[in-house]
Amino acid sequence: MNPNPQAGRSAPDSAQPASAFGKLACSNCKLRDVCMPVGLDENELNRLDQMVSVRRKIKKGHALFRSGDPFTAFYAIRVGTFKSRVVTPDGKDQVTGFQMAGEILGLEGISMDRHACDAVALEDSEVCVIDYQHFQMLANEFAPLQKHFHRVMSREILRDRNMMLLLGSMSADQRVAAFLLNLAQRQQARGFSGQDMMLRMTREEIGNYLGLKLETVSRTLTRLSDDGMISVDQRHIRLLNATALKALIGLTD
Amino acid sequence: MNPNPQAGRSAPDSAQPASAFGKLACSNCKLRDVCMPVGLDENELNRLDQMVSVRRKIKKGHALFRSGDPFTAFYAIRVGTFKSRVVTPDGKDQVTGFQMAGEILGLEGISMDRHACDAVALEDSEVCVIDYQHFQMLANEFAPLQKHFHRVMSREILRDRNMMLLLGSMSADQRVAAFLLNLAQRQQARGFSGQDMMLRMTREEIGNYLGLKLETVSRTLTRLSDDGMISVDQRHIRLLNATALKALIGLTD
DNA sequence: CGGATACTTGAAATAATTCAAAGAATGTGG
DNA sequence: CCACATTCTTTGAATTATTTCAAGTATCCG
Repeated sequence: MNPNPQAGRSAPDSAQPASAFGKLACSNCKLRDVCMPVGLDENELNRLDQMVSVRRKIKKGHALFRSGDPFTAFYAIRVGTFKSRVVTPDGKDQVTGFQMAGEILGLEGISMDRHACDAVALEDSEVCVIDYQHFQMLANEFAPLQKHFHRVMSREILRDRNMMLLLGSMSADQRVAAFLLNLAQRQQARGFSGQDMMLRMTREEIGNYLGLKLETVSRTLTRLSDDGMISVDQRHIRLLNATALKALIGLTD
Repeated sequence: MNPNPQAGRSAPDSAQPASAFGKLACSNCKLRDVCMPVGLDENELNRLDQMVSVRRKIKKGHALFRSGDPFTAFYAIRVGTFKSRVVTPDGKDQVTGFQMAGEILGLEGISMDRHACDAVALEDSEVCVIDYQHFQMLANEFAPLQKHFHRVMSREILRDRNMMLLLGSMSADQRVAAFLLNLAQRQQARGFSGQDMMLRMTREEIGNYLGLKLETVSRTLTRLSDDGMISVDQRHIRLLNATALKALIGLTD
C-alpha cells in the first residue's frame, strides 16, 4: 500500500546548479533546436546559460508543479515526458497535453501568478528551471529572446486551438490518428524514428486527453491495427501506413 | 444572390488615425479596465496612446484578418463582437472563441508571422490596431507593459485549456450552461446586465464552438428553459436561475 | 511470485446526430 | 414599404457513435 505519489505536495525531488559547468549549458544542449535558445547568438547564449542555473529531477508520478502553486518560473524539459492537466472543483480533470524533451511547461501560470494546471512526470524526468523574473530582465535587453518567448507562447495558443478543433469536430478514429501522427512527428523532430514509438501514457490518459473513454481508445487502436495502418503491441506502436492515417484526418499526405 | 462577404479578402473596411485627438486615446477609453493598458501610469499611457494610432471599422460578416494573412499587428476590440475560427485544409472549421469589446485578437499570429485563424465580425465593429513591432519597442522600455502583454497571452492559454475541459468532458447541458454563464459574466464585467443578453451569434456558431450540432443547441436551450433556468426568446436569453446553471457544471454558486 | 494496474473485448444503454419538415425572423429589391 | 427569398430556429423520429457495465487476460513492479 504505497502512498500515492501524486497526492504529495510538489516539493523538489532534487535540485542542482547546472550551467556553471559548460557541458550542461544551453549552448551545448542537444535540444537547442526545439527549446528556448533558438536563434540566439553566442553572446545571448552565454547570458542565457548563466540564468538557467538550476535543474530539477522529477520521479515518475510526481508533480513538477500543481494548480495553485505560486508561479515563479517556467520549465524546459531536458529528459522525460510530462502530462499537464486542469482540474475542476468537483474533481473532473482533463489532460491538456503531453510534453516531451525540449518543450516548455508552466507558461499558463503567468496570468494569475499561480499555476493553473498540474504537470506530472510520466517517467523519471529532468527539467531546466527558468526563473521568470530573471529571464525577463535578460529578454528586455535582448529583443530576439523576447520575441522568441512570444513565439513560444503563441505556439502554445495555436496548439490549444488545434486541440479544440480535434475535440470539437473529430471522430474517435480521427482523434486517435491525429494523436499518433502528432506524437510521431515530435519524436522525429527529436531524432527518433517517425514510425516506431513507445507510449509513455496509459489508455486512460490518452482517452482523457482526446475526450474519449479508455475502452474507446483501445477499440480504436484495435480497429486501426486491423485495417493495417498501425501495429499495436501494448505501448509499442508502429505506424505502418502514415498516408492512410493522414487521409483519415483529411490530409493529402 | 449576394456575393458572400466572408469570401472576400480582408481588406480594411475603413481606417482612420485615432489618438492624436485625446478623446479617442487609450487614456480615455472606457475599456481601460479590460484591455491592454491595465496597470499603466500616466507616462506609459501617453506613450501607448501615441502608438495605438489607427482604428479600423469592420462590417458584420467581414473578416478583420484571415488565416494566412501576414501578422503585423494585433487588435483590441473597441465596439462589437467577433468570432475566431480555425479552418482545416479539407474545409472543416471550428469556432475557437467569441470576442467582445476590450478583448484582444490576433496573438496566435506571432508564432508563424502569419495569422492562423479567421476573425469575423458578428456585427458592425471597430478595433484598435496595435502594431506588434512598435508595441514591443515600447514594451521593452516599460517592463510593466511587457508583463501585462505576457499576462494577456497567458490568459488566452488558460481560456483555451478550460475550453478543452469543456469539449473533452462535458455533456450538452453543461456546455451550454457554461457558455451562457461565461457570456453573462463577461457582459457584467463590461457594465451590462449579468442576467439579460442578446446573443450575437447563430445556434450553428454556438454549436460549432461547443462541439455540438445546432439542433442540439436548440434542444438544450429549450430544455433549460423548460426547467426554468433561463428564458429564451430567439437570441434574447435571460438567466433566471444562475445558481442552478452553475450547479449543472459542478459549481457551488 | 502475487497483488495491483493496465488492457481488451462483448453486449446493452444512451446521448447526440442525422434527416426531415415546418414556422419565425430577417433583409432585399421592386 | 411591402412581398418574397433567404436564413435561422424549432421540433419529431430514426439512426449511430460512443459510453457504460461487465468479465477476462496480460503485464508490471516490488
